[in-house]
Amino acid sequence: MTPLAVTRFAPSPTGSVHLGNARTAFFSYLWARKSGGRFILRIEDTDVERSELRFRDELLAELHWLGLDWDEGPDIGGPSAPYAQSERHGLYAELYARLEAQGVVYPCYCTPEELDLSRKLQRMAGRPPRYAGTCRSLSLAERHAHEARGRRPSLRFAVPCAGEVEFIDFVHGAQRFHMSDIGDFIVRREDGTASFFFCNAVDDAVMGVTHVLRGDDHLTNTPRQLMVLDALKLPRPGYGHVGLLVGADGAPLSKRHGSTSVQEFRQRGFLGAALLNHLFRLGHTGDVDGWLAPAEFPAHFRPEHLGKAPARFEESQLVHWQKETLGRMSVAEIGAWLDIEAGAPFAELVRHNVVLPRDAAPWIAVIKGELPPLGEDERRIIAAAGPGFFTAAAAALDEAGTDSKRLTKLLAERTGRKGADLYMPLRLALTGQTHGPELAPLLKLIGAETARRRFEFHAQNS
RNA sequence: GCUCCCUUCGUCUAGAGGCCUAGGACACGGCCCUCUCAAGGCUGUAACACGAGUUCGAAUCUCGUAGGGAGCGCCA
Repeated sequence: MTPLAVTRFAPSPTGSVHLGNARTAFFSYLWARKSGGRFILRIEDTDVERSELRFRDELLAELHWLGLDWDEGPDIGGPSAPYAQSERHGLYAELYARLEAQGVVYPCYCTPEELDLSRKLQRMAGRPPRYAGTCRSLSLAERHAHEARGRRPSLRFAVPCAGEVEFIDFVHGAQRFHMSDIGDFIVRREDGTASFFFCNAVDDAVMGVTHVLRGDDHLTNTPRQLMVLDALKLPRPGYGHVGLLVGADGAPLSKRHGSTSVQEFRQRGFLGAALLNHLFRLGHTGDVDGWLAPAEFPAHFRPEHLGKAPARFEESQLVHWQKETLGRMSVAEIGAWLDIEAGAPFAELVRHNVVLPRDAAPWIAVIKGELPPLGEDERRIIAAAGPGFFTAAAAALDEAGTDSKRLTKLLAERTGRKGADLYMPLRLALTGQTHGPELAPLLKLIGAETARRRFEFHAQNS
């Protein structure tokens, strides 16, 4: 059995959950569930500009919709409360004081404009754009001078100019970074709020997180966070960086690839279980190929099979899981999902002919609306059957009603047609399409009156 | 520019020196079933980025090349 894992998902409430984030959340959740550990939800809302309360509520709702739940979080509390970083200032203040006492951080009075310029200059000179160290060795007098001018400092971590940071990434293996490649980074912003490098790492450590699962884009950030943790003598969690989720063209998943957020897929009618089944196999291989019910996922999750290569998200693959999921739903569930008042017989009728709720629209038209004009091929089939066929069909309908078995039997006897020659013109006259659900229930729903009208139309017009 | 990461069928992946004439799933094609579609059964097409090296033997190890990506933010 996997050792007890405490994992977390730490989104910032700045919009709907991105598919890539949903995936790392799912994997983290699975790891905790599989090992019997805990899954923590923490809200990283230190960016006051972009964080919004409504996003936070939406986020929780989306996660629940997907089928995830957590053991500690802003809505249910827990031993490490509070779970929103905007409410954890007390802890951070204490830790900043410790860092200051150790002399591993220093106030930086550079303005964003100055920093921007410095970076540009370095770039032009063909050098990596790193903090130049301007404020690293300011005298007390110089600091006072800055303060006197009303400048509020940010707090920077003084990265040693020599040395290495090493860690074992549980998906990439051993990693080593030179400190000389890392510039002094900000741990506290000018407005007093905590920066990502600081609070993200610190909270993981303090909350007892043992396995941090995140996107590849954080791999080179990890040494910075490790330096903060080491300076504070806080325990290092294990880190694992999974390959990013990319679009069909291999570029990072973005708007131009279509839907990218959980919310968008939900609104289009994709099912949570379908999304989960797809995500489960993106950058990860479980020990089964087939569809899994949400409750079955943890048992089949294999953390050692998390992938390092970027995984392409293709909607056609999601469609497969959507069909699988649909196939396992009850008629009542399908009906609710379709969200139309056509009733159970209709849900039963179209369940194998729809992927998304909007696919049901043409069948609603078939049952209670007008048929679209026929295409070239369709007209040929109608013509081949001839007006007599439809006259006979109308007559048979009058005798058999919407009992399609009787109707086709009568029609077969009277026209000598059978098989496709019999059914195709019927289907076409009734639905206007060559494909679709079974004819018998279809006829029942269409009703004798409409069916008669459609037969008569072709009796006169073909 | 510097540092780091990645590269097996169209897609997701299995593969940790011989078990690989590279396996599975999805997608696609064919056949069967069937009024059609779907489902189901059978079946087919299809990949180790490239080049050196190590080795009796490399998809697997090493180096290089190419391509893709990330970080170098008072975003997370």
